[in-house]
Amino acid sequence: MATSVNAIRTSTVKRRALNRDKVEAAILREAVRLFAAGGYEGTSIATVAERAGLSKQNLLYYFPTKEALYRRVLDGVLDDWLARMASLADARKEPADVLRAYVRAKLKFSREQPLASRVYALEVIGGAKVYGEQIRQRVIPLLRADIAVFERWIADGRIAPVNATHLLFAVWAMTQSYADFAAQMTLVLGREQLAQDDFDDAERLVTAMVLAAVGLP
Amino acid sequence: MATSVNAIRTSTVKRRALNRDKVEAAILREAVRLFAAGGYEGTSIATVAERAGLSKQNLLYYFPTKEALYRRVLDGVLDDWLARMASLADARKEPADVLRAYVRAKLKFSREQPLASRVYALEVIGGAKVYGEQIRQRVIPLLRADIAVFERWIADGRIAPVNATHLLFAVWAMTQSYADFAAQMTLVLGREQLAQDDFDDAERLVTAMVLAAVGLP
DNA sequence: GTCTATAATGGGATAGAC
DNA sequence: GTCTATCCCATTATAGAC
Repeated sequence: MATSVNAIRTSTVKRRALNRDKVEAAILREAVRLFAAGGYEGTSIATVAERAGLSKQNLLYYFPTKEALYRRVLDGVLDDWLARMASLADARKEPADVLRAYVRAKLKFSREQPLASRVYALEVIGGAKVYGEQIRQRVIPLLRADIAVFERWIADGRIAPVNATHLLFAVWAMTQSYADFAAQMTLVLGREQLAQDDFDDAERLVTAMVLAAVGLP
Repeated sequence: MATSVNAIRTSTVKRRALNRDKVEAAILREAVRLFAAGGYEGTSIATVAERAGLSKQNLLYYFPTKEALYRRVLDGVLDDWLARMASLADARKEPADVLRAYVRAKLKFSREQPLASRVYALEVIGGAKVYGEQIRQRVIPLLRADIAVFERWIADGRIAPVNATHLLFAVWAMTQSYADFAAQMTLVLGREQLAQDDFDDAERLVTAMVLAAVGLP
């Protein structure tokens, strides 16, 4: 019967698709780890494959080239980050609320996804040789929109007149550094790794600095 | 005559030593450039040699291994950076003066030595696999000393009671990002590269944020 | 101190059997 | 989809002539 054959075929296709998802997820999980530590050139697909529990050749069945794998990792990083930050800055909301939430969200990302942050940082610092165009298209417009919101508030006299662009750079730098430079921070603090307390301390200080900078209590 | 022979030998030795210095300087100049863009693994000594105008094998005569070259580059980075920052923070000076000078010096380093800053950043973000011990010995004590100065001021009631460690992290992050993330900043600003004006804007905002954070006018 | 030659390894990628 | 075998290239490093 046609239906029965179709049912079997469909379920096989589905099972295969599910398995593909699982294998890809395992590969990507290990790839983030390794790219975060070694960058693009410092990571070999053989090591990624080994950690993910398959052969190098088999990994190349799922991701045809090393660059394709790297791009997929960075896609995941940006998807997560942009989803968290989207529509946080809104000129109609209270400046103090938005700034507080913004700092909190960025620090949360640094705490929960330090590897993602580091992969992105290594790419940007190295000159964004592979992912530059995506950054241009997906990140820059968002940053510009945030800056425009700050400038709207300044024009309306709701916050003190500061350089909105550099204010955003400052927020970005301070929050991101808790993922990117965690290795150095733990040495200064004499800890194995950063703890929630450290992020709470960071949030208090960064929030206070940002609010003070724009003349809010 | 012995003196004449000695004179000739001495001058030959000196000339050779001078030549070695010149060649090493040329190698190191190109190495910083390339390590700043590609990190340790992303840079080949063949490329360094080519840019410096000698053969790969000849480069290996001056620097016996790639790691030795990399370490010398990082030594140079730290030497310059530590020389600039040494004894800036002094508990006996005026807090506002010190903080202003500190921010200015760090931004000056980001402007004048962005490549050095990036080589260091790539190393730290990647987990300081090669240079971790040097960072432990040469950088961490300096950062701790700076933090101690801030804490002295707080104890003496000269600045508001903030978390001194995270204040230093904030200053570090904000200033260093003008070297490390310059590629992204220029995209946001729509410029070819950061100009002195941008650094002036940065200095104003960062200084204002830091002084406001510690309750100074 | 600089060159040629070459070793030795690791890496990305492809072909083709099953 | 997975495996074996293999290609091909770049890379670090060494040996030894000049």
